[in-house]
Amino acid sequence: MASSSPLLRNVLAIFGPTASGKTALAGELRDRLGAAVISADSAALYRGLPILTAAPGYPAELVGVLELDEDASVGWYQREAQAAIDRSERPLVVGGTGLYFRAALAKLELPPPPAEGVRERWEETYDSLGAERTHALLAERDSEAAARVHANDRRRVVRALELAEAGHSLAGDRLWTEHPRLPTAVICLEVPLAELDRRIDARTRAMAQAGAAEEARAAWEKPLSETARRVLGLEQFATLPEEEAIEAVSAATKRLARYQKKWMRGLVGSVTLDGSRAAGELADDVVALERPGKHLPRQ
RNA sequence: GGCGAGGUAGCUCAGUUGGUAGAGCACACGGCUGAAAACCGUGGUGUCGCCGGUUCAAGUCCGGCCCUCGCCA
Repeated sequence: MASSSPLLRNVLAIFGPTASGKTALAGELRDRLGAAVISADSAALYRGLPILTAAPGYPAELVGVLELDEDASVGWYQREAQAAIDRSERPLVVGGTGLYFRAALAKLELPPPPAEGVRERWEETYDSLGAERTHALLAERDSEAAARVHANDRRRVVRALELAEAGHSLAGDRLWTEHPRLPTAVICLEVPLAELDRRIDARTRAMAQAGAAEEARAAWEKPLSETARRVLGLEQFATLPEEEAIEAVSAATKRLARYQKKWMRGLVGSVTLDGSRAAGELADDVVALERPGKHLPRQ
């Protein structure tokens, strides 16, 4: 039932850690508001891993759109997500990948990707020259970027050198000061840590029962891109005895959830709801928030 | 009960010929601009099983006790 809210074109966005109830809430809002769910989850982008990535059981954009041998990247994701937002009457961005969530909503413009072969060349330079000397080389070419990147951070030193060579710089505005591209209501789902941990244990067991190991082993046989290889649970379920895999994946997911909570703290101007309540009640709150006259929090 | 192995950080463990303890992982905090479920930085959180002895000095050597695991009864 599409509403005639004056806030049409405004963006609704939900962020929260794994197992905080994002997917259920988004499904509820999809039914009630006719919202188009746009996923902000770096793992759910991959096709063929519905169990491991806890892909929603309803249609959502940017879920299962990449083959396992394709690399994901924020820049690419940002264009896709913003295009999806722009063609939707009622965009609802839902995710747990902090940088992707920001990229979907923010005005931030990312510098261009490296040209063919350039990254590999600088990686070789870094490995043969060593961290200190490569960092010194960066300081000669882009002193501002060098000041912001630690010599041991191979990835960023390499990235900064790529950009310096192409006439750009890694040193830009800080990630946190970006403004939203469109009026946006950001909702965070908070669940007490102990409850979250319980849910994660239960969810990991449920994944195993649903056939996570078979899914992982099938995927593990295929050529995998670097980003696909890192999907949480893939390696564990593909290579470890099931009980060990469950334990390892549970632990890693709990770590991830804490990392996601850290991102949540950085979402200035968001409204925090208690995710331990039922999705239906949460949806009532969100709909109430959207009533005309109410102030919409801005990022 | 006998024999063997072991008890050191939240976990797995290292610790030289005695000089009051340190790695990995975990955890905490911070950073992050086309790999973010990634990557990087900073932090040791401890009755070295307990009691006694030798010694200037014991996680380390000696004696006793407790606990765990394995094998044999």
